[in-house]
Amino acid sequence: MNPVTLKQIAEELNISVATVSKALKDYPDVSKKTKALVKELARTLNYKPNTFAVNLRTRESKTIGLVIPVIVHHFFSNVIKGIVAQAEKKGYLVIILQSNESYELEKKQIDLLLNQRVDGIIISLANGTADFTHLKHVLEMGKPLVMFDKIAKIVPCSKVVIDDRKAAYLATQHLIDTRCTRIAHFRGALLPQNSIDRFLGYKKALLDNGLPYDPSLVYICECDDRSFEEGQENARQLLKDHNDVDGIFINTDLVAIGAMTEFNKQGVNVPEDIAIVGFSNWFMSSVISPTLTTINQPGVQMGKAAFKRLYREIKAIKKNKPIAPKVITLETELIKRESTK
Amino acid sequence: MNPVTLKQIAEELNISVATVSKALKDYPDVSKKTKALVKELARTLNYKPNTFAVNLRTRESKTIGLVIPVIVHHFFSNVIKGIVAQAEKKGYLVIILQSNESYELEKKQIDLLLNQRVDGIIISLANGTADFTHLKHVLEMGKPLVMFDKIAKIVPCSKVVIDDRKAAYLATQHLIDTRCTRIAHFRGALLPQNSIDRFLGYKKALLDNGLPYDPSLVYICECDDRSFEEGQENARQLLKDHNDVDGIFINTDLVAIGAMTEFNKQGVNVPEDIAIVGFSNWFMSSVISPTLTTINQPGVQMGKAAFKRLYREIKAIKKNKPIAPKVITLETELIKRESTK
DNA sequence: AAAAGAATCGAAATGGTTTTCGAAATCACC
DNA sequence: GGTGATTTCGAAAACCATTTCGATTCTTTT
Repeated sequence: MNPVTLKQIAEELNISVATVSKALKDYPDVSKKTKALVKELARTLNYKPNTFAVNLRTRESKTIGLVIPVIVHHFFSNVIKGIVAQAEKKGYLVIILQSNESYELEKKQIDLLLNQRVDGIIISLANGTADFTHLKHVLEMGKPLVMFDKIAKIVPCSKVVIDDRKAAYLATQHLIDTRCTRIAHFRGALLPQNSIDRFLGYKKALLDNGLPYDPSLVYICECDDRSFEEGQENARQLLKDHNDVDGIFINTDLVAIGAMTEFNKQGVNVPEDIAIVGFSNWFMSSVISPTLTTINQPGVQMGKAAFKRLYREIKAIKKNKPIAPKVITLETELIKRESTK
Repeated sequence: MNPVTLKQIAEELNISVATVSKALKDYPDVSKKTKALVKELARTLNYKPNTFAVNLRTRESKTIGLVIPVIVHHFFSNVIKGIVAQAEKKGYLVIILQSNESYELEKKQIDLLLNQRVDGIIISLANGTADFTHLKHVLEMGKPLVMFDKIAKIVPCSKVVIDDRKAAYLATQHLIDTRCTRIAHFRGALLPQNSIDRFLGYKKALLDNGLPYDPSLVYICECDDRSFEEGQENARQLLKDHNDVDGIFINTDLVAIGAMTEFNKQGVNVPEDIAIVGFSNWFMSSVISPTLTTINQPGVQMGKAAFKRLYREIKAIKKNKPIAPKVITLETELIKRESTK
């Protein structure tokens, strides 16, 4: 019922609390005899150090914070999984908060985590975040910060990303290679860096191949919980606006699947009439018909990488050896399936 | 940089630490004058109580633990969202761990959380969990425990569930009402209570309507990350085994969608040849073609209810007014769509 | 003016662990 | 036996906030 303390062990053995503590941690200045006695009794009494006291003393909580825009999302839930798994390996626990794509909430969550005195924070920014003082605040407190996916280049912290621009370039190039000449783009919201980069990759691929860039072929979607419907709506609008588009590079798979559903409904054949490349390699992409060509975005891996980096920085700060921010870029690949020729 | 402490405020104002603490907490034995002074200085210095010290003193962490079989799952990620949101409202943070459907891991996670001295634990059991001593251990430590979805009836703790048996009965009845006479069932793994209950509801509906129960019409799937493929495989097998089945009640939407895909591939029409009812109301169910009739399983609501209950029990235990376990059953509904006539 | 009452404050213990530093005990060696 | 080196241990401070209880001051009443 009442947890065992060092004091109880000490009294039982008629030695001091200090010696018990040191015995359990294998300090060299405790004899083998007493070490054995202490350890034995600790085991039988099922002694577990009081985390609160340890935290207070060591000034660390062996806990990290994670702030993401949405939890119910295939990519983000994969990232969670990666972070939690990796953290557990190193004896860290993860507190998860959801910013709901709101800057205000994000600020509040960061505050909560700092108050909780987590050892570090991993974050993927809300779409609406344009001010970064709350993030700089984290760094000023001497806490490591790692951003992933939706990052802010301006914040001097480590980041885990994929080369969105390159991946988008590859995707668009693939459409061009399969004889598409008029290629549209369904892009994400305006602010997030990855949404911008994917757009730039798309544009560059067009120009590098001597194709004109036509802004009227770029459609925006918020990519929130209405993603599928946004895909349908954009597809509908596209068919109204342009009858000559033969390929689309779409910011994310769910939107792409929405678009494909709409095309299917309207008798537009994929890939014969319009070829489609998605982004993220959601598991449903390999399962619908036609299967969706897409860019693989390795969520679990990104989560693991983010924690690994955070862990290194936590250790570094502990040793007063601050570390320079590092941008870790994970490999992606184009996965060719039936939605392109 | 270095967080402000009560001591610093006290020295600045030439009063004692005790008075500062009491002033900030509006104790009646501090004059309005000093209260104002202290609060003013605390604000300008941006004082935040050291959580570690507060935890140690109050013996609570304002943190709860959550153990779920899988994070990357539409239902569970919805539950996470509900729990995290509700917890935040009450000033609680949530530590999430994944048991990976492994009993061994689940036991370890519980241990981790108890060591961390969380104020309570919410859990959905792994499929393989058949021994419950680790859960009873939580209760013996005087920590409240709430189970949801995959529960163990035998453990005397509060539970948040839906009436799986009734829901399954409704689903099957709906198939019968739409003139299905030979109805198969794709059930979940053998151990989980909800998988058993859904099977029993299916069976009872058949018998109540004078239809024979045929065990060969019941197919098992693990409902792990291969759910979609399991749906396809079971559908394939079903077509081989029986040519007279005209309806299926399927344990979960993703499996159902896999099955529908397979039927579609083989030229079997849904709902004309075979009608299908799924379970859980995954958002894709309303989006595929044909849209899937299903049972709504309110993940976010269940999460919220689970935390609310846990919160009540935490408060009760704090006041030494232990509370009797309660089973909270949330309402579900049959959502009729195109996959049934 | 004295006694009783109320208002205001602070010393100190508490929670449990970690770690420094000094003391005591043991051993080795001449 | 004395000197120095080595083991082995424990007192105590530190981490920081909370809370009890006693002490002091001020106000009121008789």
